[in-house]
Amino acid sequence: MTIEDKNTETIILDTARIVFVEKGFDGARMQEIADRAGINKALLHYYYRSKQKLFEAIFDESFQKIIPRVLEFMGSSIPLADKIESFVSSYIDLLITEPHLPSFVLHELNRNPDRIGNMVLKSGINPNLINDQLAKQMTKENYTKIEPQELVVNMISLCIFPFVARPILQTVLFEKDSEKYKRFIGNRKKEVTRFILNALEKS
Amino acid sequence: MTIEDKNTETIILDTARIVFVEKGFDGARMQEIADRAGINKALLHYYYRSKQKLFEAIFDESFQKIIPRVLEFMGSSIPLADKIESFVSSYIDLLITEPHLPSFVLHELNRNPDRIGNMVLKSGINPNLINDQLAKQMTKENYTKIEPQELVVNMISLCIFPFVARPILQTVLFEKDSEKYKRFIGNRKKEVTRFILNALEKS
DNA sequence: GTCTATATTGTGATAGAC
DNA sequence: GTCTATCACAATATAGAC
Repeated sequence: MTIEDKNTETIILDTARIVFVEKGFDGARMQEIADRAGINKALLHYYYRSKQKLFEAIFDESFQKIIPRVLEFMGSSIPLADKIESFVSSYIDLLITEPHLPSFVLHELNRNPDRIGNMVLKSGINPNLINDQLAKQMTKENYTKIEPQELVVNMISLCIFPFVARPILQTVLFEKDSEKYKRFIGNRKKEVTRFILNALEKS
Repeated sequence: MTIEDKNTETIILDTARIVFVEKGFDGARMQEIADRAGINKALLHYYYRSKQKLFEAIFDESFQKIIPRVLEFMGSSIPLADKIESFVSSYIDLLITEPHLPSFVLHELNRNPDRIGNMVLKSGINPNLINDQLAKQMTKENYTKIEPQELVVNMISLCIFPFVARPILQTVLFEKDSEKYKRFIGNRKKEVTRFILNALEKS
């Protein structure tokens, strides 16, 4: 919502995204979306027939934003260490921009796991391909002490968790000091990369 | 709910726990709790005046179950490597028993971060103490390449994340095969411990 | 396309009999 | 303590004027 007003549909999507991501499907209210968008409920239903349909528009784009990124990490043929560094860096950059996305997506997937099948199909991810490709590279570069799957899970865990657990971390570890937390996050790309590379002993 | 029936309050709590943990506060329905407990809504309100009060009973105990465990990890005076191994092992055991607890607690804390202050007080956790103690031990044992806070966050991330992200992992990495996922989790204590210890280079 | 008004159903909570 | 019946209001959704 800049100075010039965008078309109504864009405004609705932008507002619905904020509310759904913040409150989840069950906690979100069509009334609140309408109010914050400066329109009324009826208009929401005019563009999206139901709360469910509106939600799906938001969820789909959210899912596509954070999950397929894992795939890119596989693409190029650069050395594994460089791949890891570049993935961690770009992924944490994304999370800094959209810090609430992971908790939203993870919560909604737990609420309705059936949704995932569709999402993965739409995303074009091919899990087996990822795994095989990564396995080959690791053998070739002599990283034989860890399974590719373990590496991928650990990498994602270390990137995402501090964002999902922000409230706890900020309270327990950083004395409720928002600045300390942000400094911690700012340092995270470097730390995570180093931590992983240290853990990957070559044989 | 074994053969002999427990008192009503216990039944209510046991049922409410299942429903709240599964659906979250916003998604849970008093009607569903009553039905699954084999009683009616009125009785719920007789024991707990409101949905909010019933929820708080559940949430408090859930929080206490998974958060303060991090504190124990500090207690003894055994070497750091042993501390890490024993923490990871007992924490993952706990998560295997209560796999839905982390997503529940994390989601509710994100929904209402104000809640944390109270919870931490009740738990008796002293963050500064933890940090100081750990910092001293790490200096003494020559683990000088990583901050205590980074170590703690990484440790928790690696333990918890695979449980929060089960639906995705099982679909994308394990071809929707529940057994493959469980095997992965069964292996996790060993893998996480090794990964962390490798990452902690001594100076 | 956008609004007001309203229908319809869901949901937390209480009253009161037993 | 436990139940049935019901209230009061919240929330999604639709009808129909403009």
